[in-house]
Amino acid sequence: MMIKDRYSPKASEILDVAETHMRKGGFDAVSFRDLAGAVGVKSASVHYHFPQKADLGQAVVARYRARIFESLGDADDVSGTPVERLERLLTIYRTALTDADSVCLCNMLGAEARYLPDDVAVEVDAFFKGVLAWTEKALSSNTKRPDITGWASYLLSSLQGAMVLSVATNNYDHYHNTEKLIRQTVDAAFI
Amino acid sequence: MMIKDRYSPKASEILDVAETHMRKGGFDAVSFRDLAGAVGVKSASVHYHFPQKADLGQAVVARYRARIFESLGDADDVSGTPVERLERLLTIYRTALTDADSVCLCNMLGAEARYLPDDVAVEVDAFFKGVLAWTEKALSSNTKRPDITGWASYLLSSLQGAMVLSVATNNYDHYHNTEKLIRQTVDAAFI
DNA sequence: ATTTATATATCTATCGATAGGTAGATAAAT
DNA sequence: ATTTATCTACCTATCGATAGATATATAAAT
Repeated sequence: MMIKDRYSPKASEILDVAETHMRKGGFDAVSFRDLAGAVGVKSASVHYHFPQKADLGQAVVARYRARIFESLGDADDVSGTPVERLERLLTIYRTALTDADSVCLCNMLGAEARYLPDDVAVEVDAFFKGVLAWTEKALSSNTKRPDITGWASYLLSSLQGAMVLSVATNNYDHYHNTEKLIRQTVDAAFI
Repeated sequence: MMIKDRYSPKASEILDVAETHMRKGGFDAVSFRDLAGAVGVKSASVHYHFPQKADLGQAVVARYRARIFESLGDADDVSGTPVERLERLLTIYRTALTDADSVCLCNMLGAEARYLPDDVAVEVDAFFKGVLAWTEKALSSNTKRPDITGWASYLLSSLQGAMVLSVATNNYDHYHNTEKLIRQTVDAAFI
């Protein structure tokens, strides 16, 4: 299925519910019947908007990805220190966790990548590659440090993991603490 | 169901297959029929060993937890620097990732904790609390640094997240790189 | 203006496959 | 005799998916 950037109101509603459930329970936690019930139609109507489940999955991730990158903006349109530029990423993930009480959609799906339809897995892969590129760029500008190799991967990993720890132990402190130590270690290592 | 520490050969076989699939696809990726087929019995026989799916899930996590903590050993029976004591944790996770091409079992299940049977979620929670306690202890002994609050959570988060990034992008470099930067930041922050 | 055609969005009804789970028989081991 | 471990056979519920009907709206052709 083509990646659309606009959906009908009902399709958007379906994607909303699907995203919420996918973030809390993975790809298999979403069923056409449940989606249909949640938006007040029959399951056949959900198939009208998204013929196969892989189409639905791909659409959910593509829309999620587009939304995140719109929020992130350009990685070097902000002046200041690396840690200041990073704040936008930290805020996005913090909000994603505390508003929805669930991990990053692509963390959930990325972990089960081996059992995912290819189209969906590709979308998840693209998400992570994009965020890594953004973070690397955000760390690079306005810094004297010559070697930032691997730092984007390291920082993104800690954010993703902190979300999992927070949900698994019912304690957002793990996320807030990781945020704090990211600022601390980046401040110590950069500039 | 009671937490057993010993299982019959067939039950162990079932747990092996269940663990493998659960790590790659989550709780829902495991079915009694598939398990039965994989170990050469009928699905009713799997129900004999684990009456409900929650029993199976709890047993898988409990056994996983016991195995990891046996490998970890006592957090302060090793002399040396914090980063030296940490190596045991790093090796366990590295092996877990590269041998099974999947994330930590409790990462997978922890992310979907909200949709998990309570008994299973409790086991996952206990796993993380245990590893956090071990890591905190490993970081505390033989160090002059007064404040290690949050470092266990931070480091464990980065390891968990690096596994997800590695599986999602099909690239173990993310894990190896995070290992390296953990050593680097801990060396810089401690002792 | 009216007819014709196409697209949109839903419905009812149903399919085969699979899910977790159970009852009851059987055979071997203790 | 009881326990252990398996089987056959079956249940109900749900899964993703499809066929075919229907109503409505827009667009094009007459």
